[in-house]
Amino acid sequence: MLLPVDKPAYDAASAVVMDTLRAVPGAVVEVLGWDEAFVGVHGDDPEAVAQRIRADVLAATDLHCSVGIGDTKVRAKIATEFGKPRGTFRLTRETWFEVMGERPTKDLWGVGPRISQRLAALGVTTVRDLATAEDGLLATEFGPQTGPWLGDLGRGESSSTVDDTPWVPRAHGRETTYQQDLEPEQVDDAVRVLAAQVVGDIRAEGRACARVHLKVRFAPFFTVNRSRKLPEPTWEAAVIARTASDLYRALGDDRPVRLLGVRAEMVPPEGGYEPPRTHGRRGMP
DNA sequence: TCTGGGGTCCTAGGACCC
DNA sequence: TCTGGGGTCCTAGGACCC
Repeated sequence: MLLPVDKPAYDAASAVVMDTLRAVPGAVVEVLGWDEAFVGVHGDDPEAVAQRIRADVLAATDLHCSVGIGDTKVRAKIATEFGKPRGTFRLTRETWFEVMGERPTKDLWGVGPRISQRLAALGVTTVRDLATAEDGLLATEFGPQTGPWLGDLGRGESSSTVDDTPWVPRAHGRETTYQQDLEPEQVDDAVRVLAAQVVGDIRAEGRACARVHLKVRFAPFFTVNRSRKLPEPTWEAAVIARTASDLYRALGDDRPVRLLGVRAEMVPPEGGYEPPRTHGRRGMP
């Protein structure tokens, strides 16, 4: 049983937390999600700053948090895990291998089950193995960007620059898992519902839809994604719905549908997006 | 593991053009 | 006519995170 999420309440609580962080003297705040942020601070007593942050957040919201201190964003992020619950942990170049060296690569931020499995196939199972693996080997297996980035991850190396430029969303989507599988004839209607929700989201954003993505999970639990760039950007739910329906029909698969998703990739903002300063997922150095 | 929802980014292949 | 290389766009798919 899952409970519905009260998004407005979470948004409000998150805003209070972030404002509390921004009130820390000299702090630069890079928001990572509802409940997580990098706080960039210069100074010689990071533990004191961490203490203050936890006290201020508790006072403002009644919420406890943990703080990771690090000399890179990767180390700070991972340190947070060791700080939980309700504590502080410091992880630096000096202590990295002592703390992380013998741990599985899966414990790294950005290494999931799949990559850790592929690494294991190369004989790389621990963080130390990854740190000392040859770039060439990693690049061959994971590509010229991802390979070397993984090596850096193994060493805890990453940028330490905290960037408070507000995040500009790329897309908004809605998806639903149906309590009862849909028959093909029901898909058009369902897609219209999702398209209408998506248009509400992009209207709030003030940017039109340039590309439509359709996600279909069939009852046997396999999923396909299809997308199509529109001839011209649109605000019309009907255009988005029709495009999604076309993509569905083009699959030529009439098995029952468990999930449908419609996503609108938006026109880039005036001046385009920030030049990528990260590799990998959002917020990842 | 038994699977909800909202996101991002990377890689690779084919089409197309110069 | 044939061949080759490089760049860009589009799309599919994979992987990861909160």
